[in-house]
Amino acid sequence: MRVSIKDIAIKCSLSVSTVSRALNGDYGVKDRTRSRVLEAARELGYVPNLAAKELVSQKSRLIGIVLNDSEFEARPAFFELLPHINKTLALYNYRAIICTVNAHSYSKGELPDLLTLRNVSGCIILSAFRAGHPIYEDIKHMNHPAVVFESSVLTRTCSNINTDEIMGAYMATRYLIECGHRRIGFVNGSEHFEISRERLAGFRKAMDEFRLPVSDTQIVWSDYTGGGGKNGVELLLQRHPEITAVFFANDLMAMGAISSLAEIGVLIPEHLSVIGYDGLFICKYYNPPLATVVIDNPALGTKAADMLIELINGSRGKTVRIVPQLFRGKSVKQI
Amino acid sequence: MRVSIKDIAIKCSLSVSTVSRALNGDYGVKDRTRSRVLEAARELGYVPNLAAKELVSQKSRLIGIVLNDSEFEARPAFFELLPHINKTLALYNYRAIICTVNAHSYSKGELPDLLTLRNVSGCIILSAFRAGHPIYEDIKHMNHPAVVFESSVLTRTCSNINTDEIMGAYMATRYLIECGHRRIGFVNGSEHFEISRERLAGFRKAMDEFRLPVSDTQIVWSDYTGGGGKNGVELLLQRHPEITAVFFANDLMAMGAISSLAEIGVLIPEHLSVIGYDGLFICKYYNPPLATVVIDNPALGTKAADMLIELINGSRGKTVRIVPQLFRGKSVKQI
DNA sequence: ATCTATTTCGGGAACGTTCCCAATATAATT
DNA sequence: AATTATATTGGGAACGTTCCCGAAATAGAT
Repeated sequence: MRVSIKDIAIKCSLSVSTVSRALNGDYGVKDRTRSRVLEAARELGYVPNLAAKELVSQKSRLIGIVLNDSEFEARPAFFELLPHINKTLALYNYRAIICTVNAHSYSKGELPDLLTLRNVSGCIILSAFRAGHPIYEDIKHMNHPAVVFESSVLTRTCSNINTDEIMGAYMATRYLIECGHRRIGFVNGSEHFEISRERLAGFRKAMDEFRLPVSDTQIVWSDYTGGGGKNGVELLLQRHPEITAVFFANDLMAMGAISSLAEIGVLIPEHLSVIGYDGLFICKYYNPPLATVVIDNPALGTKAADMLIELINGSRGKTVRIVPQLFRGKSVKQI
Repeated sequence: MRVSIKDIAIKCSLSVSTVSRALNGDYGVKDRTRSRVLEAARELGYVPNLAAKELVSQKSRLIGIVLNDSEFEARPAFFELLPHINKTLALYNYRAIICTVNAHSYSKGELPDLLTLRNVSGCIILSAFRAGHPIYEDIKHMNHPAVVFESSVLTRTCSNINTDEIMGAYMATRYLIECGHRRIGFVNGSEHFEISRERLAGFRKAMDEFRLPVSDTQIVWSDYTGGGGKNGVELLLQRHPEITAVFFANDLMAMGAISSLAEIGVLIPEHLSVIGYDGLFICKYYNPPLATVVIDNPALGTKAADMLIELINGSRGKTVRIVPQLFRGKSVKQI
């Protein structure tokens, strides 16, 4: 059997209560006693029993990381967030557990039920769901503290975090303009996601700032997939053959477009300049290296974990936006 | 306060013991009683207290998913494994928690200590570490059951799972040969990883089968990174300008090579055929779509979880190899 | 030295389960 | 009907903590 607080008590000829207080740094135990206890704990190789702690304190120190189990392709970088989230939570003695839900089969109340079943004291919703998806209604009303990504849900017990999407899209568009492009197309993702509207706003902001007219036809709504990028750019070039640069709302669409354009002899960036969004690490090794808006995943992960701890400790929900960076790659031509 | 087994007992005018047995499907409770209990549990919205269960049973039903927190780039597809591992574990009422270690700062005993601290009853080591890394010594001797990826550690309480690497490399090489290539180079990953030796063996096997000579100079040892792919192919082409096809031991190196070759005007597949390994989903959208050996991540994840459950239930460690598939892409030319 | 205030410690209930063993109810046998 | 066998239930300890409250020890004041 593992060594318990009781074994330490016996070894030190103390009561269980005193040992508990000594171990937890509680007030009311003599310095000398405390060091004796700590020493004995170390010698015996004491490891606290988390189940017992949970049981008596009625709190679990367990955090649910919520993933949509089907749409991993949409955001490969989520994986990069995990170590940072986990490391930060560990600092506060929290453990991160994986919770998966399926966006399509989701039924009302599923998330709070899952969190209750898994006995977590808070959660971080990594995956984004379409605006109006029932999960957001659940998040708004459940009593588990939550931090959500890529959605502006904000309640007393729910914070949201994301890249500053408008700024990111603005930076991308502005970069194209600064490279001399004037006739610029935008292949957006699905209109059902919040980020799509924000990225569009950023695109418009940059175009407006440089007094470049934006017609509805130079904006194509797609779906954030590689195939969607292909279709999007085809439609765009059919409508506007005069376009010299395209901003894709994510890297995956940009890549899908580039690889299919190559087949019909359209070279990047010689014939068309392209910039993406997300900063997938693979962009550096794309052919050509893909210009993109880089999301700061380490910062996002660390901050999200911090925000959840704050919520658990009683703070009210808040909104945080992280500043993105530009990677220039080689897919944009100076003209 | 949450509803407990006691509340059900009161509602049904039964003892706590009987309710416990009814809920757990134990033998010795009348059908009528059991259904009354189940009904009451449903009505009251009973959710079992996992901490109490853990405490009394001395088992945690928690599984550690071990990740190397710095080398995520080496294996982006790990993220895809997570939902499958988690779903399978959930079937057996296990929860998956994230455990991160750092390959560089790792000190002996760190993993078993971490697993004890986190109170898990087994673990799945997702990340691969270099052969001889101290973590493998720990894995061999610790008493937590473990399933490791990409390493052949095998003990009574430790199973290993992986793609059939030799077959995968064989399939890739054979595909190049079948497309008419005879002078084929191989850019391998770091010699410190087991998979590198296996992929080399698969390469050799295919070459031998077709009686194609293999000199040491047509094999380059690199490091599985994009930059390493670039350096590797440069060295290779310098030594053997007559080479018409290159097999890279992973997709990342293949991509790094392709994007840098493009800068000096080498076109894929017109001037050089390329095939990778891993089956990153992004291969489909690479320019050109990258031929590769596709690892069956869903199968790997599901099977790994199954294997861990078996170990926990007392089975001895075993070795499992999953069959990979070929994706032909458009980076290999028929000659 | 005595009394009071303060610090330090110990006893024991409680958290929500499981599981062993005893008690009771029911069925089977004579 | 009495006895025995079996099926079903209940009582209560145990798991390892925390925390309240009272007891003991020490320090401070007179």
